[in-house]
Amino acid sequence: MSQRKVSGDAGRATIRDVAEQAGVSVASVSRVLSGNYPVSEELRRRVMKVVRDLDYVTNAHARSLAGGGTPTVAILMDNITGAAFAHVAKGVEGAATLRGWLSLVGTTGNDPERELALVNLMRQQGVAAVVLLGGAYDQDEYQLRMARFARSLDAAGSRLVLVGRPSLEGDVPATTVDYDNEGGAYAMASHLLSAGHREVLVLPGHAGLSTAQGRLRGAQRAFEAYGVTFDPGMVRHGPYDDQHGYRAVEQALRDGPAFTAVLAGTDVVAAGAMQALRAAGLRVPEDVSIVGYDDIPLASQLTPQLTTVHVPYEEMGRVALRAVADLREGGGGRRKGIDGDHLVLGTHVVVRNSVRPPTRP
Amino acid sequence: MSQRKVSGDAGRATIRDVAEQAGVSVASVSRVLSGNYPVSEELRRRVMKVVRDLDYVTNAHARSLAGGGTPTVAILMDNITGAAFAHVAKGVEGAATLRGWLSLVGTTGNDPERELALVNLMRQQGVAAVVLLGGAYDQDEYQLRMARFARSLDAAGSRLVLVGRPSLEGDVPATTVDYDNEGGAYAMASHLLSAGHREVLVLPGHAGLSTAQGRLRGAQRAFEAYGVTFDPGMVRHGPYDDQHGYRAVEQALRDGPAFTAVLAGTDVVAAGAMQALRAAGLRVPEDVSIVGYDDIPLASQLTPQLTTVHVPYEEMGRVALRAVADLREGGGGRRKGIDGDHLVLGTHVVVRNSVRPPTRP
DNA sequence: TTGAAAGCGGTACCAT
DNA sequence: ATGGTACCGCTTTCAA
Repeated sequence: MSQRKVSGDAGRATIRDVAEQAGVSVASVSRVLSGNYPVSEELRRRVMKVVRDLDYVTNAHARSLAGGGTPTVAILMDNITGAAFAHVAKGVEGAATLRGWLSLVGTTGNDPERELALVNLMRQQGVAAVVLLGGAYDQDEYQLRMARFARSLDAAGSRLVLVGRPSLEGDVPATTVDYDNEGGAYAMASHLLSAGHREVLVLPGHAGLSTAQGRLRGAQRAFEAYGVTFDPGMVRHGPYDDQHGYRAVEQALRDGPAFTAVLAGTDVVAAGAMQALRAAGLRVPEDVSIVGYDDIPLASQLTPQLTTVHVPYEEMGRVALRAVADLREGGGGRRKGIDGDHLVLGTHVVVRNSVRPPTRP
Repeated sequence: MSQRKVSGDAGRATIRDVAEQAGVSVASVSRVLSGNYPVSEELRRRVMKVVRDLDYVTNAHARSLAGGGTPTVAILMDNITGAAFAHVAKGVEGAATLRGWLSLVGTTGNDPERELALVNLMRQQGVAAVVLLGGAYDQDEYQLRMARFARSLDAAGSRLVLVGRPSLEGDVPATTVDYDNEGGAYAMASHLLSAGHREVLVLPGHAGLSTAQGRLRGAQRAFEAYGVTFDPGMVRHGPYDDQHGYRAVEQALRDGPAFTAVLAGTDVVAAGAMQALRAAGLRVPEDVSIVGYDDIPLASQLTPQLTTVHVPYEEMGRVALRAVADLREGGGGRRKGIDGDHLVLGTHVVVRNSVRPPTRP
């Protein structure tokens, strides 16, 4: 906890060093560096020369303290190696950098305590916004928890942004950037149904996860729309990973029920399902069709390339950052009684080669 | 005009607010919060109650300025969505969090100017270390550039850490964490050769990229060791992406040369190569064998699962952070027998199902 | 044990 | 156009 000054730290030049060496006042140096105030060409050159000589950079902490400072966004996610999250992070980071903002990243490992600790840590950093990525469990508790985060952050002049998570009910100062999750699943299931599939194995994800629930609902609605009875017995819940896809298919192949297509909750799950099918000597899509969700690069790297639902992850990240940036600039006095904007982006089916009409023997 | 002028609403609560409301001095509050100084139980309780009431968190910038502060690592990489990089980042971030450190992330988009700007930005932040990920181009300039970064950072009490990049020559204050890149390629090529392959299409990566060069060298050495002439005409340089793998194979299939195996520079390139082979009606591995490099999750999601070289990316990240943390704490007394400046981790071949002896008609 | 006060490195307002 | 200087919020002597 106690951080002593480290050896070389004494060597870092300060604005006073620069002022002295250039024979000017600190105020002048500050002006030259900020560039937001008229300064004589002569002074500017004198100062800049010393700055280069000393390899001086301003101390960001001091600057923040004094009022200025670089706005910073914090991106908190479950796991940075998840392709979908990584794309959102890229969108946020890219948009942040474009505006000269900084990005902090933290991973929660799906641990509520770590999430709380990180939110507080970010609050200490005085970040302009905290972006939370990914689906959520436990709706009731989630709502309470996030509302608390939102207010806490808001009191510190920061903004909570929920990306790909349920938006908050009531009068809570937060921004939500979402995608048409259920609609995407509806379209994807419809695609399968219109190809003639009726017995489809559904692997929506974890039963308690918000995104999984939405995808399942979308699929159900599609079945209804097609006048096909949706059989709950065809659903297998589990994590968004390839192992789950593999096991679920392997087991269904062994113990039934019979199916002609797999509707996977994510592309990664679809990849696992594909492996299991192959291992059983089945061809995709000749014998069984598969579709995924997310449209991460993996989808087009598989053979056959996966028909899936495109989710604009990177764009969501960009949009999220833009939203807080706008709020920050335009903001000012009007943030009373606003229950947080709620932006939702569209999804669409990307047809590739993993679906064929069922061939009944 | 909103009339919300409730206590402390004019921004976030400061240590003075807490002190006042608790009827104690700011010094006492500071002591209670830092916890590194004896304090009466009574005082502690009084202060903590107010802290909770006000939902107070210390201002990290002020704390840093005053000498305390959370150590922060900056991770700079080309692109956060690259699986290999993401795993290194995960390792760094995880190890950092474990120690209560913070992680900043920046992406350079392979632009030297952005890299420079980011290094300076991180220097402003007073980060404990700047971790640079990924291969490097242009050896001579690279050496100069990095040496400059290293010294600049060092003068500010920060440490430059190069991960998966060439180490620096001469007496430069930097730490390198690397893996046995050439050795991995040597082993991988040997695997192919020992299976009987002699005509192998080599897709090492960009000609100027350090990792690509190492992988190519490793392959060449393996050919020599097997007494097989290495034909430069079998090499196709290009980026580490699936498109390059696809095009290179497609073109070789059309215009020659003939080959029975593909030695790809990364798993992603291998994925592209596999697609091209399939598109041409060739089977993997019956007609053509393929091997990759990196062992990212994709390798085992492909069909057939890819035989590849495992690189301990996440561990490298952990090791990198540990190295700087040790350096920071140890200050003078470092662990004996360990050269903390250049660490290199091992690689090994992971045999899966993408290789078979060649079948010559 | 607790309090008062001197910085830490900048910024910006007030003079000149 | 410059210089002087009072803060920003916190940590850490130095006294009491």
